[in-house]
Amino acid sequence: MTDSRHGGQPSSPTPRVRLVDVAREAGLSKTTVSAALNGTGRLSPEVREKARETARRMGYRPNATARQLRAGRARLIGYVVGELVDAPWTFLESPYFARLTGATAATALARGYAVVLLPAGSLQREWAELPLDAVVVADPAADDPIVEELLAARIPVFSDRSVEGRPGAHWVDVDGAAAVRASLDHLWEQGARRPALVTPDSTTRFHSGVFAAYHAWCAEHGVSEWVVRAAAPGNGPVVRAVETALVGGPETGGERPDALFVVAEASPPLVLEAARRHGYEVPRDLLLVCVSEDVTALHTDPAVTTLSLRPHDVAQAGIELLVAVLEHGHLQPSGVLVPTELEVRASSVRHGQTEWTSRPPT
Amino acid sequence: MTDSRHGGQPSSPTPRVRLVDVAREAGLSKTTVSAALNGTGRLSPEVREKARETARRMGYRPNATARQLRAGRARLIGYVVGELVDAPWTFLESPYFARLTGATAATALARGYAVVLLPAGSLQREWAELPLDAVVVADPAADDPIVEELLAARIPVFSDRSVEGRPGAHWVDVDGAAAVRASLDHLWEQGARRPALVTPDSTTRFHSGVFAAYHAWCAEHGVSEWVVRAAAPGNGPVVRAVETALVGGPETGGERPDALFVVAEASPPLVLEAARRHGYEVPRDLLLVCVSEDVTALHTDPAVTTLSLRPHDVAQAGIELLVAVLEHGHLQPSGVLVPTELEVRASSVRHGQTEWTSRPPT
DNA sequence: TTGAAAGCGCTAACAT
DNA sequence: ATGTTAGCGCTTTCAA
Repeated sequence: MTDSRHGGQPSSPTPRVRLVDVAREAGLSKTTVSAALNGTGRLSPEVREKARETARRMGYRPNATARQLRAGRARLIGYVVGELVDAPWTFLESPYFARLTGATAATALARGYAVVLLPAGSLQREWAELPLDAVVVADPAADDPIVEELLAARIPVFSDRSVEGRPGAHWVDVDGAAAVRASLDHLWEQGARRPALVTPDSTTRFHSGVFAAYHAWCAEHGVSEWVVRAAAPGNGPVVRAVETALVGGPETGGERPDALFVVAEASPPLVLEAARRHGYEVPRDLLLVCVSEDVTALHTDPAVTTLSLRPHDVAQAGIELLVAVLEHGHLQPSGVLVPTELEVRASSVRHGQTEWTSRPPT
Repeated sequence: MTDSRHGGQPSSPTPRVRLVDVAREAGLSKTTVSAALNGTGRLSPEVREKARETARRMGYRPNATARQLRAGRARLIGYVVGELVDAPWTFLESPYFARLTGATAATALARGYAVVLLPAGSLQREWAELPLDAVVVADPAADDPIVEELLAARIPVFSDRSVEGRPGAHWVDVDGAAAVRASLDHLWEQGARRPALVTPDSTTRFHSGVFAAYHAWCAEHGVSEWVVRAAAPGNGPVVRAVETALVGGPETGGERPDALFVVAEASPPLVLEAARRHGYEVPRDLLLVCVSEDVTALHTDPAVTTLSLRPHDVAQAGIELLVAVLEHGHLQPSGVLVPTELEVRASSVRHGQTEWTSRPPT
């Protein structure tokens, strides 16, 4: 044998130090060094120290892949945002998904799992090469085959409630219906009688739930519906939808709305500005609630009331569920419902009342 | 032998189908099936088809970890944003880093590398377990030891120019000095004579470069400096810094600035609003340029001129460099300088001139 | 054209 | 208390 390294790439200048190298150098066996380094086995303190010292001196770094192979799992989880299949990488520009992504990565890492970013609408080419223990699919579009593909590949999936009941799939969701009711109830209490809804034209579970809840609420309160759908995501289309909502329409009997519930993601300052352009003074003529995680809502005048979907809580609940399933073998499909939080600020309080915060009942 | 599976986790209900299972089922050897599936070797079409068909029928999925071990690399790269070491996961809330991150993941994936999200200021505990072929460190803080740690672990690092010359480190950077000059020149051409600078209190290479370039430019033009540093990142502190800049100070001889160059990240609508609150009409009394990737800049009135740091180009250049180094063994430290782009809009054009876009010379 | 066997680097069961 | 050895699942010589 001329060279002990077979496969692999054009060898680096200095080949990497392996466990066996350390063992030979220290005059010990692989087992002993491995046990010394991992704190397992029963070794004399001297031997343990010698092994550790030799490893340190030689700059030994265990080969993660070999460990993973041995361990049978890679502690790697995929992360996909299903919305916007055609623009797969724009999700990070949404404050909600930015936070969800950050919180997911942080929580997962704290539990020993690393997160890899994957594109929506994947043709499985991307993740087939990766040793994924599970995949988080945030807000899958209704027609995205990715969940099916993953389940077919026997990879556990963590997603929203749309996967409920599928074997191998688990879910975390926000209580969208409760959130909508809490927001509309709040507007009602503040005197709003013609609340308009602006929503994206999305196939996401959350958004259809929002629409249904708005519909039901309006029926209950004997209020006529006034829904405007944004033609596309993004500030431009959403602001235009806001403007359409503000001028009113046949459904409102020619009357302008007295409150706006914006569920499509848009910059709060821009929404406020649109209201001003159309002659509204907020909150005097128009109460405003935006579903948003955008921190600029705090810095406008008046500050904008937001319904927070609590991405941090969603991420945390999701990863906790994932760890439970992966490590304690909860094989039954399971789910968690996370409460939202209405953060009431000046934009939705009629009489200059003091700010307060309420959590809707769960 | 009672059970052929030794290590590993509490076994799943159905153990995974391995190559050897397919081989046995098809009455072939591992070698043949492997070659059939990978399109390698010289096999008769019938045998190849039989192997493929059997694999498909059994739902065979190759074990990614085993392949990686064999291949000697995992095609996995780490991604760290060095800024904000104390709030390691907030970077995604910045439009610049959101885009940089998305573009990095997208480009890397297109080249066959997956990206894992890592926290800044890592004590190496997180990534030691991961088979990383390389790590991208975006905008490292000057005192972050992570670059040193990675290089000590012989993991190639791709970062900004601050790592220039270090063996194993490669860089991509934007031409910050040219960008500042282009912006200030533009303001000068539009008549500004007292341009104020708002910058974060950051140890990032980019921001110290910006300050130096501003300093030099002011000297060249015989203009007095007026720099305000935001106490912290985030819209609140930056807007306060903007307000401080707007009222002027001793350095300006009591005069208010006639232009504002905001390098700290803030929401353009909020900056504009702050100017209005202080009695400026933009662009009549104040020319405004923000370093920002925030798309809301397009939707204000007037639209805000931005200096784009072109995160997409930075990411692309970085990944291309990474692939070149990893796959073609460019061992010499190397670097790429990416041009910025001043996107001129109404907020910095004095006489209602038509909009145009310029690219500074590189 | 196909198959047997070695080996990637590591851990753990089983000797000694 | 320490060492020997098998084996994680795959790819790739090399021999038949």
